[in-house]
Amino acid sequence: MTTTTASSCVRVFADTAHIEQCQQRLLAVEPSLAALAAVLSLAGNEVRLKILFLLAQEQQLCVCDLADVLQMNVSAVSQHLRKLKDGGVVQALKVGQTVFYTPTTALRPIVEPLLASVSTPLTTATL
Amino acid sequence: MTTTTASSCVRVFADTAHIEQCQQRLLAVEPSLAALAAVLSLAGNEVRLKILFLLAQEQQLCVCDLADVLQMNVSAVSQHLRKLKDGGVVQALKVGQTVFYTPTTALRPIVEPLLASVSTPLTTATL
DNA sequence: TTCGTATTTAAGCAAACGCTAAAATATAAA
DNA sequence: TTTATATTTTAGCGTTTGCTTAAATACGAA
Repeated sequence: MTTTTASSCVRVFADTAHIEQCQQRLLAVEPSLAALAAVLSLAGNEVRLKILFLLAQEQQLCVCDLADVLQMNVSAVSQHLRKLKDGGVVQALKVGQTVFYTPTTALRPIVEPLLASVSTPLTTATL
Repeated sequence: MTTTTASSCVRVFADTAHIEQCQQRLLAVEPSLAALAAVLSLAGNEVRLKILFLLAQEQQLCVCDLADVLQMNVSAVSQHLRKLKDGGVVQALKVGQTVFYTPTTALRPIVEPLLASVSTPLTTATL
């Protein structure tokens, strides 16, 4: 007769061993998962994803250009860029009074494959 | 002498043609980008990413098991699963009174490569 | 220095998010 | 049918998000 360490579920056939195995495996990758989630939540915003797409294409763009292309407030764009920079996805290069943003080589392996799937559209077919 | 269609920026050397080119390219992939952003924002939550990780590993888990493994409220887990289901990332299979969730084959090409990068941890080295 | 431009920062606010607690459903067993 | 279990749904609440506006910085040119 299997007992249950379960907090909420009362089922008899709860496989405690299995659950603990899952917990352990989860624990092992927890830091990586947290880091990944952080990057994904950055890219999970449509405006920021557009910015990443544009930077991947153009290699570098200043805040002004991005605001023009996206047709939005410079301040709003700047705030998004700050988040991306804090997240280590882009880096800033100041030339005179204009700041150019470029994708960091570091995160390309994660972000660029995602953007690649965009050129080959995510239609219901590919989904 | 180049003029500026720019809303906010006043610079003389704004390359209007270039900006419009960017806008057009963006417009072309806009739907795909929106769809991708939707998936990424789902995966960008740590709890949901854990759920996706567990489902990818175990193939199927019921709400109860997930709640046990994650050590959180069944209701909270259920609400996350609903979002994942609405986003087409997982699907529900009801057997008796328990509901098993499985990853949808559709989204695996997007989600699973991401999770793969977790087994090979995202250390500062790989970043 | 003063003026103008590019960018960032701060404050405020509405909307979205994620959790808890409680009630509602659905199904199985007694 | 009544009772118990698994899950979902609803309502409420505090937190986070993303935008706007306005002020603050940074830098170049006159």
